[in-house]
Amino acid sequence: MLDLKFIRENFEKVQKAVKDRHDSVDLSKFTSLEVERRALLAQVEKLKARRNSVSQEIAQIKKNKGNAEAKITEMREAGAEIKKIDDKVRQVEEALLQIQSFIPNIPHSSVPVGAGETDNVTIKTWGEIPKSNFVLKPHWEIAENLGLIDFEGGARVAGSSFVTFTGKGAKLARALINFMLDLHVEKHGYTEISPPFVVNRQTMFGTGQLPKFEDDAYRIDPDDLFLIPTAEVPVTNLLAGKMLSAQEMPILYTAYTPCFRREAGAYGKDTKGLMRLHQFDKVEMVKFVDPETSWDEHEKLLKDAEDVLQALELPYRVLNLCTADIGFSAAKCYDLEVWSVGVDRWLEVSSCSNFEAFQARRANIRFRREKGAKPEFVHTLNSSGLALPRTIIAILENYQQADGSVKVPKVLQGFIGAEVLR
RNA sequence: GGAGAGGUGGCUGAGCGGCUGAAAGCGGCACCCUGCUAAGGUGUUAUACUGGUAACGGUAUCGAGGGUUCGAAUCCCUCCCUCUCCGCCA
Repeated sequence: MLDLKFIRENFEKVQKAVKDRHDSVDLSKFTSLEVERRALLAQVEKLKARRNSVSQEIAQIKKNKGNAEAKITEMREAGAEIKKIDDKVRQVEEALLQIQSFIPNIPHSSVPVGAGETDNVTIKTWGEIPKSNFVLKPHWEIAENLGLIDFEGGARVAGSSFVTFTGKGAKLARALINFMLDLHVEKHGYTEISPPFVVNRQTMFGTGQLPKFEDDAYRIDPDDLFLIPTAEVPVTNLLAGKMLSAQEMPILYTAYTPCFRREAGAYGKDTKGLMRLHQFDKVEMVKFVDPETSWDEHEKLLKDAEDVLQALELPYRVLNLCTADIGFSAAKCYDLEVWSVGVDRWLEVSSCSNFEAFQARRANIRFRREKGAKPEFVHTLNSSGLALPRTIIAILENYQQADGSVKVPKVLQGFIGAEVLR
């Protein structure tokens, strides 16, 4: 969320950001509501000041056994008036918050302005696309042949786009989780977190999923809780409401969680295999940093995610997403896309974002630069490191062999206890 | 799920409906004292919004939201969370 004062004082900048993002939030009422809010505040606070001082007088009069009836009657009327204006203020502020919480973050100056995914800029390509002298299969065929995934079983117990990993397939998933967590903890200095997979409404608001994207989330009705769409949500909000000190930053967390997404509006898209699922596993990295360092930290974060793909020896590219494609809460976002030979396309396996103070303001995560200094909002960042299903697609397809077996990437062999899946 | 206790500032912890934005202590900061260290003294030490060029004001905030009252940290209601005991359970 952007700061109310910032929006007021930089209204054109905000309008431009909304336009560049092709976002539809309606800002037309913002200014008049803002003006009205301050006029009402001035009015009601004056009345309250008078009430406070007269109440003091009443206390004095009573102490001296005097008669305060006239003043009490006057204040009774003032009280009614205050209540009326307070109600009005509440309404105006609600309307204002409604607009405010739908305004996306301002894109960083290094974000290309664009209208869609074709305007994303490829800034790096890494690795060799494997060549083969046999006919390459898509991952769903490989997985079925080797008994790694039960697609029908998942559909039977939950519905379409839910899958079940079986045998070596389940072990491959677990190996990837362990490998990634170990890498981030031991090589990159993150602290491992295992958070709740279910969160409350306030938490979903904190990272920007609500109110705008409620339809995308699975909601547990009787308790009004949500299945997490990404570990970003519980892990970032772990520090909600906290006052941090400058010395303890940057704080680096990594977490494995399943992720649940309704994918409303995406029906019929990528329905085959593991491309798009309602539930998938992901290892996530989250950073809480000093605003002065957040852009450096963003580049480092990208590197930490790239390390996973490099260790797995999977070819990938890095995109600097354009204004139309970056997420609602992000100021800038890199996507990592792995190349997979079976489906013959780039697959997004990671989004690496800097949210600046946008989430910290919603979740109220602050720090003091030094003792006695004014509190400031931290900057939050996160990156997948990585999402499992598409990583598994790339492993199965890129490492497949003519006999139908799949070589195990070197770094995973110890975790799986095999060099080849057959 | 049942019974009880409790949620106050960075922390600990007081708080008869008005003099409490909140005692006291700890911690922090500044200054003083001291040959160094240790100790001591004095002062200072919340956040947000709002008015003002500023100086400096105003309002709100004691888990959250309502209510009673001229006036609520203090009384009433609802909810949330923590702890203890019981029940149930991986």
